[in-house]
Amino acid sequence: MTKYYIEHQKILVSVDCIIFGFDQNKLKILIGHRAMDPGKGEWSLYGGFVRNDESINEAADRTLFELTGMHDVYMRQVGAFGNLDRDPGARVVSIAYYALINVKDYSAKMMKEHGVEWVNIDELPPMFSDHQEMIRKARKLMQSKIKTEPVGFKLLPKLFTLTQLQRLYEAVNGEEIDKRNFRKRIKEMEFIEKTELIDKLTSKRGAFLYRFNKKAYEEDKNFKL
Amino acid sequence: MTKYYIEHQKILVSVDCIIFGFDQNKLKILIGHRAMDPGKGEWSLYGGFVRNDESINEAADRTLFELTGMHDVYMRQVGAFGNLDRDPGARVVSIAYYALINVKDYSAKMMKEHGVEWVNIDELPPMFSDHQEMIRKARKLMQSKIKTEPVGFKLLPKLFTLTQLQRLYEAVNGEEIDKRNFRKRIKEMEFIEKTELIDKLTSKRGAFLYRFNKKAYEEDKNFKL
DNA sequence: TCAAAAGTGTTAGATTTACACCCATGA
DNA sequence: TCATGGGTGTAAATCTAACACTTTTGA
Repeated sequence: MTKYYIEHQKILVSVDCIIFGFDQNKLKILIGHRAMDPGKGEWSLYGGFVRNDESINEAADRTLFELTGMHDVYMRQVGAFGNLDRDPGARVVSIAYYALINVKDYSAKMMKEHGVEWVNIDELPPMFSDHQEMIRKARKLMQSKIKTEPVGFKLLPKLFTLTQLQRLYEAVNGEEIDKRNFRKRIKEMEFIEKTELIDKLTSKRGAFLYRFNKKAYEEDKNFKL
Repeated sequence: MTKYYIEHQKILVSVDCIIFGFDQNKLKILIGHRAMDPGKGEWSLYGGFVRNDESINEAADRTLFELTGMHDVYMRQVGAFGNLDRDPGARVVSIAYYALINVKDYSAKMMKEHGVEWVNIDELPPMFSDHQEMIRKARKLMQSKIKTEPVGFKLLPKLFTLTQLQRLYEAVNGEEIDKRNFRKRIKEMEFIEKTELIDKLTSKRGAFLYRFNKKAYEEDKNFKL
């Protein structure tokens, strides 16, 4: 309980972003190549340093904005990573965050500019430092979050088919779901609204498009998948 | 992805410990009074700064050891807290950890030395800075952990009665449990071993003492409470 | 003898899982 | 006409929750 600020050592604090997307029925994350030595060229999460004039959450938002140009993205903290040797270039404590975005909202242009790619989460290359561990932990947290809160929709377009939604849940949890049981559960959630629109892209017959109604969810909150 | 170490700002990093204990059928945490201004005298978690020559986990272990004299305590990270105004004296990013100890292992002597007390978690006083929020989050994490892993035993003596164990789960989850259903579930877990010893302190009739068998758990891991 | 905590099974209800066929359409 | 994905209901099995009385013994 004895703390005297002056005499203590300051440390570089960074944030690293695990950006989840969903495409081709696979859960993916956005990674690139490290720009600086040591470890230059190695696969790496996108990150940045925390400034003295911003909170750590603001630093995470800013970093994500730098990379994607997006504001108001769903982000949650994964935790702090602070092993001594985690960054061979300097003592850096890093705070990992995960974000959920719709891959369609991220332009190919920005991907190229920043040299990042969507990589299937089950086929990750070896990565810089402790980034693998950050990703593992982020995925676990996201998995448990998506079971009790309707955050999965953030990975989908506003309008989606039930098959898309099912494939998303299958990709996140890594196991198949019975179609009829899945749809039964969806029907019980009134805030997953059927529209009159039909998607004709993925099947000849066409499938009804659904949307997530946030206001209806706020009233009901009967979510369980 | 552009990081150049030199030009970035360093920040004070601290750890704060939420130390859980169980006594008198209540879940408690160990808190004291802040030793320095600003906020001197306010109720506060026990914490310390992270040094440049130790990982954040080591800093947490060291801090807990300073307070309790205990090594090899079960600790888990709660997360990083980094609002700009969270510590009015300086910019400090704090990483919270929770620990589970058996209150009987912590001497009244050390409690006095450090000026800390066990306080019922449902009757906490107002606390310094964001410590309330740290505690709330720690409790949530601990609650979900204790449902799927046998960590509750760390809050109890090596030998305990089933009623003690039940009261512990009731205190952690904040709701009563049916005695027969609880015991039924315990019986299914072979790693919660009945001994031939009888506790005569809490009842005239006496109750069998049980122990957690870690080795048996490693083989079975069939845990759900 | 009685108060206080220990100990013990059964049943109804709710939830979860498994499972197979018809439909609509574009190629 | 056929291959492809869309859409639908029921029954068995499992899990969960509710519930009350007898035992032991120290005071």
